[in-house]
Amino acid sequence: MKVPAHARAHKRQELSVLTRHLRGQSRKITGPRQAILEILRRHPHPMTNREIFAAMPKGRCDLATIYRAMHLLEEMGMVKRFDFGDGAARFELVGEGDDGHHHHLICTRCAGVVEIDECFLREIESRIAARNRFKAVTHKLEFFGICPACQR
Amino acid sequence: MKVPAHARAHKRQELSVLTRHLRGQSRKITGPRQAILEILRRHPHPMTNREIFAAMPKGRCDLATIYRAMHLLEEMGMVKRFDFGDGAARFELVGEGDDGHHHHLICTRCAGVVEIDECFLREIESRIAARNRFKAVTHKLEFFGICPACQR
DNA sequence: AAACAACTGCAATCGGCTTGCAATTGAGCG
DNA sequence: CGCTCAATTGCAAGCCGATTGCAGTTGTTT
Repeated sequence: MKVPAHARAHKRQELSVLTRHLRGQSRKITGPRQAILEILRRHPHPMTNREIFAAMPKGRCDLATIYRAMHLLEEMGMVKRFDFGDGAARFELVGEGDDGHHHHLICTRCAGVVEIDECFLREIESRIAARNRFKAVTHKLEFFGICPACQR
Repeated sequence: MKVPAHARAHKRQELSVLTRHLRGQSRKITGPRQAILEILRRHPHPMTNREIFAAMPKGRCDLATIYRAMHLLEEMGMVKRFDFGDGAARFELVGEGDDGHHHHLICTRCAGVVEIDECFLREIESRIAARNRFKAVTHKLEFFGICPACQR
C-alpha cells in the first residue's frame, strides 16, 4: 500500500513546529511528546494510542500520557483524529499548511489502510448545510472493502 | 427535524418480517425482540442500546439481551448500525427492500439528527474500488454541524 | 405434554479512555 | 547554574460501552 502524497510532503520539522506551538501556550516540550511525534512521523498510517505506546522504546512513557498528549496535539492541530469504526481512535500527523482532511480505504480482512487524498464532499457539504440551515458542517467518511491480497 | 421518507414508507409489518426471518433460521420470536422492534418502529432516529433499554416498559429485559438482539437483527439485515463518533452504536430499523443505506446530519451541540436520504458516493465508491483493486467497497459517512436552533 | 435448542438474566469481565493525586520535570529567572 | 513553580507524568482507580460464561427459562417442534 503506497505512501500518500501528504505523508511524503510535509513531515519534516515537527519538532520545531511543536516547539513554536507549545512555547506560545506555555506548555512544555517533553520527552514523551517528542517521542510520539517521532513515531508518528515514521509511520505512514493512522495509529491507535496503543500502537504508539507499543512503538515506544520499552515503556518510555505511560499510556495515559499518550492519551493526554494526543488531546493536546489534536487541539494544536498537529495531529488529526480518525475513526475506523472499531472503537479505537487513530491519529495521523498533519503537515504544515495542511488541514489533514482526507479519507481512508480500509481492508475489512487485514485492516490494511490506503489513503485517499482527494475529498469529493466539499460541495455537497455546503449544499447540505444550506438545505438544512446548519452551520459549520463537516463530515467523516471512510471506505471499507477487501484489498487485493485478501481476495485470494 | 422532519421524519425522513424511508421511515414513513416501510415500517409496518416488522413483526411478520421478523417471524419469517427468524423461522428460517430456527431462532425464536421472543418478548424482548418484539419489544425492541416495536420501540425502533416508533422512533424516527437511530437509537443506542441504552436508549432502547430506557424506552422499554420497566426493565422488561436485560441490557445484555438488547446487545445480543441487536447483533442478531443486524445480521438478519433488519436493523442498520450507525456510528456517530461518540462511542455508542446506534440502530435504525431497515424497511423491506431497502438496504438501509443513508447518512445523517448531526448537531454537535444538541445531538439532534437529520436524515439525509440521498447517497452521493455510489459512483465514487466503484471508482475507488477499481483504482485500488479492492472488492466489495462500502463506506460510512456522517455529517456534523450546528443546527438552526443551536445557532442562536 | 415432553424434549431440546435457543434464549435470557446476572454477574464478571474486557478494552478504550479518563481522572485524581502525589511525585517529577521543563522553562524562565535571578 | 541553581531555584521556583506550573505543567506534566506515572500510577491506580474508575467510567462506559460492549461481551461472555453459566445456570435457569422459554419458544418451538413433535
